[in-house]
Amino acid sequence: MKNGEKSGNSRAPRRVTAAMVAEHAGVSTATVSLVANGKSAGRVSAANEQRVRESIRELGYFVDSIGSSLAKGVSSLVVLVAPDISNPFFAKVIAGVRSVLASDYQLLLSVTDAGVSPSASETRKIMGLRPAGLLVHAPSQDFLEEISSTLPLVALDAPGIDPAIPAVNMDVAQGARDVAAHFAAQGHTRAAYLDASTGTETLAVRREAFLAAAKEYGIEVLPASVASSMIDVAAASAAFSQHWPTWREAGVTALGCATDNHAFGVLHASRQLGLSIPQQLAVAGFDDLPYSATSNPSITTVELNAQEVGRQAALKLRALLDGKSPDPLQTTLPSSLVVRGSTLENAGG
Amino acid sequence: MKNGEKSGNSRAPRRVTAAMVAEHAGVSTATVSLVANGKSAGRVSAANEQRVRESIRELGYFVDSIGSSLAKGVSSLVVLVAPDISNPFFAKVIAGVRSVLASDYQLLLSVTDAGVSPSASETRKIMGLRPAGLLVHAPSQDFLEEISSTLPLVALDAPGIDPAIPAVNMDVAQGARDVAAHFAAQGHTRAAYLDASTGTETLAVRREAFLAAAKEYGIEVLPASVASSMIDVAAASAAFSQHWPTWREAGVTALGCATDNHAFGVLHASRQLGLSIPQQLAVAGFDDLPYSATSNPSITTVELNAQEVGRQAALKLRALLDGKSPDPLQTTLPSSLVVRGSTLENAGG
DNA sequence: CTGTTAGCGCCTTCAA
DNA sequence: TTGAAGGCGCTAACAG
Repeated sequence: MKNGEKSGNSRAPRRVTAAMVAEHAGVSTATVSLVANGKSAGRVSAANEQRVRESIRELGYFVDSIGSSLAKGVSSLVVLVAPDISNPFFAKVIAGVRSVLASDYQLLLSVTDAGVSPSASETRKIMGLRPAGLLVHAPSQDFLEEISSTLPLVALDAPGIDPAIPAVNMDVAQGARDVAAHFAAQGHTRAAYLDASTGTETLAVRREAFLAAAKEYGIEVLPASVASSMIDVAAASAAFSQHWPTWREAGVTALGCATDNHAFGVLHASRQLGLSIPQQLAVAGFDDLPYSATSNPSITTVELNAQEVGRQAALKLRALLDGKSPDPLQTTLPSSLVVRGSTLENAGG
Repeated sequence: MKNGEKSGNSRAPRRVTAAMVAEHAGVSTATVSLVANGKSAGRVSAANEQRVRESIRELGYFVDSIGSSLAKGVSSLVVLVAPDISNPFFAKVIAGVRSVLASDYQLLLSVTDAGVSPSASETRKIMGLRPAGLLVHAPSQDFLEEISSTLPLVALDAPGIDPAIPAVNMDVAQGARDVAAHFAAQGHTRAAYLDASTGTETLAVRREAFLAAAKEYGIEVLPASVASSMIDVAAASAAFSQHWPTWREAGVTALGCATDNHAFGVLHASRQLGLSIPQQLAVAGFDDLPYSATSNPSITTVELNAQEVGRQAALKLRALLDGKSPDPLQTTLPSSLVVRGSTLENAGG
């Protein structure tokens, strides 16, 4: 009568608890706990284990992660903080993470507004879940300061991050340099850059590396030739339409874009402006979206191995969760330029 | 000494508990709870409330959702089960959901493998979190049976679902009919259909509606003219390449695609096959991805208002969480055909 | 108005 | 090998 009959909050159809299973199997809750968590080896008799398993099945019991988390002080949740799921790129990152975390941890995504790290209140809510670990895409410095050292955390796509924080980056700088080199090789001498207006660090790196490399290769990029828009095809299209007349007058013949989404916007605008790509303007992007190979012209872009980013990050997190230190603490994955029609005058597309 | 000094699991830097705040403010934990949850109106003296607030700030306390959930029997979590985040379409759905759930609930995404509802074990894990409610995209019947009636749930994009389950659908059938009508109006008499191989119901509806409407409009679609591939540009491209020779011989001049991703695959393949679209083959898709307007040719497609789907679903869930019954229980949002270059012989793109 | 108390469901010593 | 018991942090009843 102590706890078997009480109806509690009454509403729900009485959830199955370990106590019920214990009673049903004629053992104690401790035994149920052991069996349910696969820790029964050598600690529970075969007979009892068998009984418990049957009861679990019959009653449809499953461990309540709330109670479990409270008792253990930590959940088996891994939260992936995702500031930009609209980017198809991101789906691959997730696939990579899933392939590693598999069944041991429960992966959940916390989505924030486009390109923004979680607010302080969102962060608190996440922490309130007592996740076992965090995977954070393009974290802001503020965000990291707010939680770092509190729990296992791996940053993804966070160039320039504190070297003490485990991270997996992509060598976007090299990719940007490759773009500049490619433009130079094609004989371009005046270029522009369409940046993303969200403040993510990786985007700043792309821009700066491009500008520096362009300079090196003797390509002129006037300050007025750097524009920006949100990561959104329509926004990029509008931004380009607005700037093109000026750029054209300045003799710009090549355009670097912060993302393929931007490049799509440029393609879109160019059609309306009657501007032919790549003949009048060579365009290159970043990310190699699945759509980038099939547009017309297809888009020259920097390919980033998104799935591998997710995989490596998850591996590092696992190490952390196992109490080890990831080795190496930070990894930078290579990027590679994929040359396609949008920068090749003599190609079909 | 009772609970203040114990080091517990030792590892973490001792989380701030309500008990600490209570002690610091010289009140009981109950008072802290009331204040922290904004339920202090008329139940806590102004002086105490003030004291508690200060202590909360000083100590950096925040409500532990684990403890809270355990005590209340339910969390403030809303889990969105997402079988296909790789589809850019989905980002908009999320935006819609977020706009409604805002700060009252915590939205978390549970990602499954492409196009598949969560497995039984994944489902149990989700249930173990004791979410306040569930939003499920394209749920399978199995999945619904496993959890329905256990907790508030709204299905998204689930045509043909049990009419007793709250749901928000899109009128994809009308969209498919519009495609067929459009083909007929363009004078096509033989068509093919490139289906998606994932078993989602919405895709079956698209296919069947298209086939039925085609028949009605006097367009012949031979059984051999229905192929399928995964929702993936590359896979669709391969599938089309394989089938095109046969279809061509059969006199097929129009192709309906289950998704825009498929259509992209077809565009890709057509370029390699030297097949010109729309002159030799008219192609239409579904979803109106942001990229679909900027491909070449741009893609004729059925536009679905993704954001609104998310918004409406979240509204229904809110009603459920407030103990009301959503009205109406199920909503079907209209879809509309967007005619673009891929089906217009005389257009530029 | 405020504090005390009794669990929520589970896991983990500690004895037996 | 097993059971009893305490406590994780919080909230809702119930006394004061």
